[in-house]
Amino acid sequence: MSSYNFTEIEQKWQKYWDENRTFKVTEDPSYPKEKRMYVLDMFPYPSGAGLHVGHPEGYTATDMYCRYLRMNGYNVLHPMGFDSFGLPAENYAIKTGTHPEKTTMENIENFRRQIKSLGFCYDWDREVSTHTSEYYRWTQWIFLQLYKKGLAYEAETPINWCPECKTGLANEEVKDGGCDRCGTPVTRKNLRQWMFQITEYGDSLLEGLNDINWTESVKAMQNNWIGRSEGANVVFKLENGQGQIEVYTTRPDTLFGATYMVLSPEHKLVDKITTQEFKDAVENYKTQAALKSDLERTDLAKGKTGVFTGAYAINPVNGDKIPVWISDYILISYGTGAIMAVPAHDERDWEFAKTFDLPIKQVVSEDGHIKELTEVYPAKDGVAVNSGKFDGMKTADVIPAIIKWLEEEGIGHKSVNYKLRDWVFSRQRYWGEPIPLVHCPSCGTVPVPESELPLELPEVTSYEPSGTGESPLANIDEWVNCSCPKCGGAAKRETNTMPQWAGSCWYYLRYIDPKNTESFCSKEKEEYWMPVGLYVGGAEHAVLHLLYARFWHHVLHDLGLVSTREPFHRLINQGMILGEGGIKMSKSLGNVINPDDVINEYGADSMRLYEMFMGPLEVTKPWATSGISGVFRFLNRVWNMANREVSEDEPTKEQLKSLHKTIKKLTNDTSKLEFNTGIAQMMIFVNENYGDEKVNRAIFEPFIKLLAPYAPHIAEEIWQILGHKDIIANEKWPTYVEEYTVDDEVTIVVQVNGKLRAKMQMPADITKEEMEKAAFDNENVKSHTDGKHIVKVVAVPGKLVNIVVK
RNA sequence: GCGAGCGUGGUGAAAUUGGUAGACACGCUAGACUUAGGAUCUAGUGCCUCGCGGUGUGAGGGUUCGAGUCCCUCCGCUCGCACCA
Repeated sequence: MSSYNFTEIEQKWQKYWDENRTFKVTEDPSYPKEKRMYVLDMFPYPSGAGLHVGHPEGYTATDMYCRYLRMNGYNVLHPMGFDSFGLPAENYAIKTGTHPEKTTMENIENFRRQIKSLGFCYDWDREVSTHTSEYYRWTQWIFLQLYKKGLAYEAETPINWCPECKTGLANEEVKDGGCDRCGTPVTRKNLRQWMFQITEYGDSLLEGLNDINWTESVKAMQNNWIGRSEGANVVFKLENGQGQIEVYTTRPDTLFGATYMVLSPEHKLVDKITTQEFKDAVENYKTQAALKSDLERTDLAKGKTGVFTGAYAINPVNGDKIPVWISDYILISYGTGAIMAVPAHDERDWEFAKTFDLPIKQVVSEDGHIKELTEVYPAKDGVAVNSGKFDGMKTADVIPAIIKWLEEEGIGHKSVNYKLRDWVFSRQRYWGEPIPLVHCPSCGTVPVPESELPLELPEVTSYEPSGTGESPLANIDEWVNCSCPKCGGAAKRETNTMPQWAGSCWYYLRYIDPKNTESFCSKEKEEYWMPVGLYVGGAEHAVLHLLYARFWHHVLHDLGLVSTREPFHRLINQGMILGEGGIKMSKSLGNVINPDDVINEYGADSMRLYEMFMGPLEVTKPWATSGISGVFRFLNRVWNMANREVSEDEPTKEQLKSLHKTIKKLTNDTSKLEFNTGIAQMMIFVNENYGDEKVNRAIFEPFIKLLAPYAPHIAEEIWQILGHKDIIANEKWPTYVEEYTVDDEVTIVVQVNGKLRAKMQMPADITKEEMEKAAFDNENVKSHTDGKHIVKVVAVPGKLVNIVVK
């Protein structure tokens, strides 16, 4: 008997699938809509480090699922590609002078080799890489569509700046005040930027969440990130006719309790209203605030700071004269950058008022009675007091009543705000898509004509970012200087590039029609496949990629370019794989597992099985090298069975039961992506049948089909050993006969007062009465019931008898 | 602080509608085969106890004939957001 030579087997079948284009897929109209499935993996950034064990986790899951679907008669689109623009290759270029394209192509080669070595059923003819000009031609084209729709605009605003990466960052790319990529504390910098008006789609992105089957946590994160709130804008006139301050509040019911106002230090009215007496103090405070990093400004532990401007405003509801302060706890980017402070009912205002000894006036109470407030009372379900004609009304009723009154008086209106900020879309770096716009002194900003796309990245001599806010492209005069597409006069190209997110915003559409030179994706093919039926990837993209891609897709939908509102119907996040001992895998700790090593030692099939056997797909779990030996032994046992003499006998009843229970379990678990329990059931099957001297064809062949999506190489080899000419990947998934799966005899449990006292083997179709009788006849049961009063007997057919005694 | 999720053996984990807690696997123990074993096979393995039995799913309470599962309170951990008015 030959031993299980996984290396030879795996190379043989990978070569076969590749050469025969086994997994090539076409838009075959004979498949009805419900038998088409688009299963998508988040494509990797091809880093120099190669694949780690976390990558193949999601890829293995989708591969098993796709192979299962194929065997169940589905036409399955399952592509792979590379998110190949990005900073590491560029940073490497700065260090060594190697062109990022060269490094990127080498890394892609390595990634492709590693991914293929796991035997995944991708249609490699659809592979895309975002850094190629035939791909980014369409990234640029889509950018222009958004631009023409008025969603891209140029702005000179303070943005998040990473001094290490020397580029601007979107809000979503700042984590704990640091750069998402390198952790360097983010500073503010005033820069000319291209922005996307994603806020315009706030409601659309929020509502869309209701229609998609995503994990609650990701939906919650997007929900929080968009951060919609409802309230009112209210206008406060300044005391001596100097103008007015508009504020946003979610609690217009507390308007009577506004005892002072606060402006953000950056608010444009600050200089205008500050009186001579307070000029120095205000200037000083503004300078201090500007010097602080975001992290320092938002540090909750630091306490409230601020200065009085000398100005007063008039509370429109009661005519009170209230002081106007500035403080850095008011953000210029949210609402109107100014607030009315209601210290009695807002924690932050309370703290500020206590610090500066400002008046506190209660306007909401628990029961309509005014009591001395010893702490802030922020409850939203109180009763109005000190509120003129609104006294006695419940908070929920006061809010709309006051808004109505404000609107009638023309001093306010209902309004909606979002935490979501517009998307800073330009990067001051080299290795990204050039933004296809031209700056003309007479025509202004002019888009590059679509016929001239792609606008290719020029060669540069230095990849070093200038650090002053211009990309290395700014130094290439012959590229920057161009003629205006509109008037033909001298003009300059936009030198900013797009962020890495651009390419991943639409790659799933390009897979559908990757070679199309006429459009980004043909309408017919798009309609054939979209939406993505299952999308699997890491949770780290919960608000970044997944929000941006949804935004682009919503816009493309509004432009009539795609047929679905939402791109990804179902989303699953695979859990992180930790190092041995439950600590994070990292290069510095030296506990990174390289899939190449695992495949060399145990083979790809074992690697695949172990990745899924570790636990449920979605949970974080530690890698254990010792654990892989379990699945490796299992495959060896399967191999040994396959090399036994084949029996053509009718299978026994026991064999049939073993098989059909296994088919039933695998059908259920594979379709629900519960691979860990599916693998356990296959192990049970082997344990049950391993003792047989010969292998029974009628039960072993269906079993190998069940194994095929999980361990495809060994399954193909065994299928061939069993005498088949066709490959198992194209076989039909077995079906089970319910009748065979049911046991004739079941174990009936007897409890006395809920405690287990006996087990009885009885026919499965036994009646309640027979069960009860047998229970009372049982010696051990008798010893627990003798001399006691029987209160109640509960009998569940096929399960248990519970006798309640006193 | 807010939002989401999770707490089960020495370890990774199982457990349809509430119905034998710990499937499957790792590890461990004993035995078999072997020149050898980090190979293979067999048996055992939640904890306490010689045993009978008791006890056991983060803690406490509740509902129920019966709770890992449902309800309440609390504790701990992970992730995300965090002065968003």
